[in-house]
Amino acid sequence: MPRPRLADVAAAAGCSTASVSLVLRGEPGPSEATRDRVLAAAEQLGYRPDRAASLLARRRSGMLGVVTDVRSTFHAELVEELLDASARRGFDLLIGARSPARDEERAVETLIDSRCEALLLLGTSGPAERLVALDGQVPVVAVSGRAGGVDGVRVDDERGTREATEHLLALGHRDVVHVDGGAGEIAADRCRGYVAAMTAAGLAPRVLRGGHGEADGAAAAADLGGATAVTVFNDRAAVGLLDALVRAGVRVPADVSVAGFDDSPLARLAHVDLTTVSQDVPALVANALDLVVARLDGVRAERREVVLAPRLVVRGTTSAPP
Amino acid sequence: MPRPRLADVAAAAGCSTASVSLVLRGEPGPSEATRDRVLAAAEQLGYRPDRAASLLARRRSGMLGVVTDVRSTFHAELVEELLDASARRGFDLLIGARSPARDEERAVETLIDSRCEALLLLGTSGPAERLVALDGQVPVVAVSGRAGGVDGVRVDDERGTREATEHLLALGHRDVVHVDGGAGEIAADRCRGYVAAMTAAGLAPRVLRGGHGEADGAAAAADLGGATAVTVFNDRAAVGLLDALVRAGVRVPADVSVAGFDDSPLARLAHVDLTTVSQDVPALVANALDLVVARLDGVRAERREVVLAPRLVVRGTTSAPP
DNA sequence: TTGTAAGCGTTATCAT
DNA sequence: ATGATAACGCTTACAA
Repeated sequence: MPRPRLADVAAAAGCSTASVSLVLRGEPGPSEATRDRVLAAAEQLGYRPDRAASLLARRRSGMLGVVTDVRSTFHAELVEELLDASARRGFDLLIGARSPARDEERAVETLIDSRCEALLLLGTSGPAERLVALDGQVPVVAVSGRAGGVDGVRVDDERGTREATEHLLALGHRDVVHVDGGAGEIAADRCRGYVAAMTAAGLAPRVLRGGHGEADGAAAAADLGGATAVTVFNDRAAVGLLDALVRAGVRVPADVSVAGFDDSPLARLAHVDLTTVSQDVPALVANALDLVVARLDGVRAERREVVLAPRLVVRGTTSAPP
Repeated sequence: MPRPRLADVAAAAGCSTASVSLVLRGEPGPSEATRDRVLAAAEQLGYRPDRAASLLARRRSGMLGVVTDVRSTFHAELVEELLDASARRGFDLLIGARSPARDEERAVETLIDSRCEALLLLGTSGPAERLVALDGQVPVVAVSGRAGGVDGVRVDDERGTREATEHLLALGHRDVVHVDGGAGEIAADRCRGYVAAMTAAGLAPRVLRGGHGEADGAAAAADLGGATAVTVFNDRAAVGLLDALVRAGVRVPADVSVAGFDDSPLARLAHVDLTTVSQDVPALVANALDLVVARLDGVRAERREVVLAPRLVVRGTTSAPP
């Protein structure tokens, strides 16, 4: 017994496929009597509409594509919130996972080929021209990543690290270094915030090469020199750094203070208890969906960027210098 | 300029849609000359095949659906490996995320409607009858979860906790408790392993109600009583427990030893440094894909379950009792 | 209110 | 080797 089709339901209900289609989608038209018969027949046959066929026949798919970094717990938080928020707006979510071995472009292709109506790129660092080209095909919203030429929602990254740095300076630190996030606009922004705070305090900034992952943070531990405090690109790298410091017998925050960025679940663990910069996930998501819906409804053509305020969360990894 | 279709490419290349289709899919038939013209035309028009249409016309979709718990870093590891391994076998992956607010059944629906050829359920705890019913529609493989009536790949969970418990007993602990994973077959298995080890040692087992998340583990901290060692359902709950203990001023492992399960990235952090039971992710994934492919090729009808050996990883959270 | 039929963009069959 | 043309399963005017 092959998967039942619309025609099978129509036959069983004794009406046309058109009526069945209308009933199943809750469209007005069919009478109460046919409604009942159709519903009963569909139920009895275990009918499930074929999305591929539906997509083909319809203009809209009702699906949103999300590209995430599988490894990021911060992205996992965003996805969890998106799952909820998009369902409330009647959209279904398709997740395109990217990993070191499968870059954003490939994930995007799968999503586009699956007819997603819009794309939400989490933490993208793609070059502006690629994003703009993509945006030509389908509305693109960069979430928590510097949007080069496309719609975007993000917290003020520069201000975030600036405040984190100022927090360390206020504690009395003078030799504060920054472990950056490698290439990418967000990394540059966060680095800029650090530099701004240091310069404003009349101190010389020192930036170490880092990255997005634990390993990147850990690698930077060796180059800290005499620094008494560190601001790190994100929580993951900060945890890596913390990790390396602990292994090396360095006490945190007694010897070195560390501040991260994201306020990921990781940072909240009592073991880690990381001072960090919080991004308001529900607000990020709500704004992103607003942008998507606005574009989809054709209300707006010009590019828009929403910048939310970061919030410094002081925890146990920062204290006065030794 | 609407999205170019196959017909547009055909027109530009001066041949039929059939030829274009063959060329684009690399099927033999068309001559070298038409090949070149078609490829050039497609490239020039920026043509991308429409998956929905392709799915409709084809029997197979080449897509595998994966249902994961967004919050689980262990699942993230599995997905990362799956991304690679399935691509190597020519399959594309569609991720259906489940969260507290969106259960497995809903994720499965989306995946099936998207025409996935087979489903990989990560850490499912669904009732056997539902899985079997699902398996009637599309091949289902339960990965790292007790498969009730469907194909499955998992490590020997019972043996895992049994070995962890034996490790604690060998260290000299007598009062060892287990924080279980709530309902579900895997939780029951792991609990059984603990009970077996305790019973074999002539000790009375004591099981505390737990769950899959950090909060569940943390909640169990209050009920430890005089126990000097704990085996926990998984690493996440173990980290939550660790967390609560640290906050309460209990030293680990000096006062209490803790062992987890999964060997998730979390466990490997120096801050956590959790003794745990490792599941061989690449092997889990490779076997799961083997099962899927075998079913898809119609080679096999009977149900098969692959059980891999767990591996105890002793780290810093376990030591002799105080 | 209900049914008929023309797409939607590919793939696959079957002539040519 | 190539080109019509019929599926594929659903949506949606348009008729009845």
